[in-house]
Amino acid sequence: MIVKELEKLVQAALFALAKEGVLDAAPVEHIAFEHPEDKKHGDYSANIALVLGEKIGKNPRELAEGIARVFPPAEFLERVEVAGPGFLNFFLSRAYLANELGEILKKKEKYGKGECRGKVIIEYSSPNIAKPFGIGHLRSTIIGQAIYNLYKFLGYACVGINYPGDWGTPHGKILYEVHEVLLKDKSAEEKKDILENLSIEELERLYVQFHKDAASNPALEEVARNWFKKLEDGDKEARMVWEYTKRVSFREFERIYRLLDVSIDHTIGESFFEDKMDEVIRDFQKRGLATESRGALIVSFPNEELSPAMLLKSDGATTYFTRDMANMKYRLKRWKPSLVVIETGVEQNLHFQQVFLASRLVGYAKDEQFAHVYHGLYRSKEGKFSTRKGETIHLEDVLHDAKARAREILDSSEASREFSENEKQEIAGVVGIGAVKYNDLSQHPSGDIVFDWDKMLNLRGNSAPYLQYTYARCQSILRKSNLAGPSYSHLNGVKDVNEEEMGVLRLLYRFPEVVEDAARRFSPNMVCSFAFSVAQAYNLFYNTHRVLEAETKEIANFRLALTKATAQIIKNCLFLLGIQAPEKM
RNA sequence: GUCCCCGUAGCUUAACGGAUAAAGUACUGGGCUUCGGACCCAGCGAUGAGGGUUCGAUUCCUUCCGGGGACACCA
Repeated sequence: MIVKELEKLVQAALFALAKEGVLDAAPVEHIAFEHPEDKKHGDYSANIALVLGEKIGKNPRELAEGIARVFPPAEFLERVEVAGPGFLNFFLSRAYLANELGEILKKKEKYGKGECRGKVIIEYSSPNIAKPFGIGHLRSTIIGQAIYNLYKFLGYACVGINYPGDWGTPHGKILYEVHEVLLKDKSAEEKKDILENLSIEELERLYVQFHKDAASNPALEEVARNWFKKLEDGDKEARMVWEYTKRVSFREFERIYRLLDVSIDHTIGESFFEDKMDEVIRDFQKRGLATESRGALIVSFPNEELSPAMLLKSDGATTYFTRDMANMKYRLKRWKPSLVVIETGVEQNLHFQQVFLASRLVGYAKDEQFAHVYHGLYRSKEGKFSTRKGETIHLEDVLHDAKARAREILDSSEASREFSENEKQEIAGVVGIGAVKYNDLSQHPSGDIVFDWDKMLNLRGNSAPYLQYTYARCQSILRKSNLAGPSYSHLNGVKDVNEEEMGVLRLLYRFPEVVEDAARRFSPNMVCSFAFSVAQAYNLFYNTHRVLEAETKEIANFRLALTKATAQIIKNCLFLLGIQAPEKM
């Protein structure tokens, strides 16, 4: 990345100044660069003179001028300017920008790709069985998948894990409902028939029913806990019903993942750790970290840094914390990652802080880095959606509506006349699903999202369809040109680059940086806004100049190369976001 | 009660302590008898309130107001 080269040059300039005696010694600290919003301020700017000047008591403006004076020449730079109170502004040369355009055409989907950078575990999606796949699970699934894609692209060995909630008290609730309501007074044969034909909708209804009943009869909560205890103790009847509900749920998840075009490397549910928790408890006891309190076994943290976590409930049943500790021990040992990323809802924030800290205390983790990437909730305009009250918005309905709306626009467009029915179906699906995913990913994960059908199904403006449309438009132009594969050689002979072309060129080369930043900050939204600005810049260019009927052949070739590179970058961004780029739409 | 997160144009969102706070949407006006109008251009319009640190604060500290979440037998 060019920014690293730039940093070296600034360091060299500082060193030169130190030699002159202007500085005491060459300071080797991190130098921050940014892309100024105003293009008059160049492609990169650095505030090093402002920061340094303050520190050593020198006028920042003079210091900046000194740096500019001794700045080593470089081919990739056109010039260096000093501005304002002491900003250093760097302008990239056209040669560099054109060269980078050539790199994009050459490397295609590998442009900016890294290699051999360690191992990362990413846990995401993790829906609960016996509950429908609600709109809330959409977030974890697609944000997690985007983070997975980002790290993989950067060259990390990625292990994606789906950790479904197939264990714990909620299953006691379901067991109670199935057993004491659904199967009550039924013959063995009838029971089998009912279980065989369980549907996800039925399970959802039962779950909601339980909470309705429990509202008027709080004793049911205790009954549910007992049912879970039975399951944990290996009760045959409980096991059987649980297996059925699990099967129904997993079938449902698979269907949804196919719809979303998501696949996760490993699915390891909570129940997998069922027989690995005694060990965890012993580990904590050995280290003197477990104490008894009110009949339960808890872990207190030094200096009460975090509130205590519970290993065993007073009835001896394990908790989510116990399972997550077993989980952490298992995955650290099995995969030896350098980074563990867990994507869940924000309400689990404390829990994972406890898990991370406890992992170090108990000796499971040493140098591994942990990150809890948490997403806000989808809220209705009135407040929170509650699964318990059955207010869940079903993902499938959203996708269905999104497709229908995409289809409507497609049918009214000129371009679609030549499309077959199959093509139309396919395009509507790619566009509709893309829109829903993008709507989520384009926001920073941590914030809540106000659920709004109109916004969710918006296919204009800052949206996936806008990017897809721009891509399809580029592809259409390329199809019509007689230059099948524009390449670096077509960039020769272009002397004048106009403002709109420049606007695109000055964005494209940033793609590798954007991916790096987005991964480091776990912010897929940075990829979205970058892709959007590329598409905007290209559309402005498109509306101002002709590509195929350009003034000269050289210019036409250059513009085709620009078109090709734009399409490539948009496609690469969409790929990272888990969204498809249709050739036509 | 304690801790954490959030408060930015009418609405939905951006902004690693930097330069005139950036977009989308809505609204108003305009563009191309099209290489794809799911497009482009212009206008309108915002940092909850008060202190502090800083050359510089949406960003850091603090008080208040407002919203959300967590805080032992849910996950």
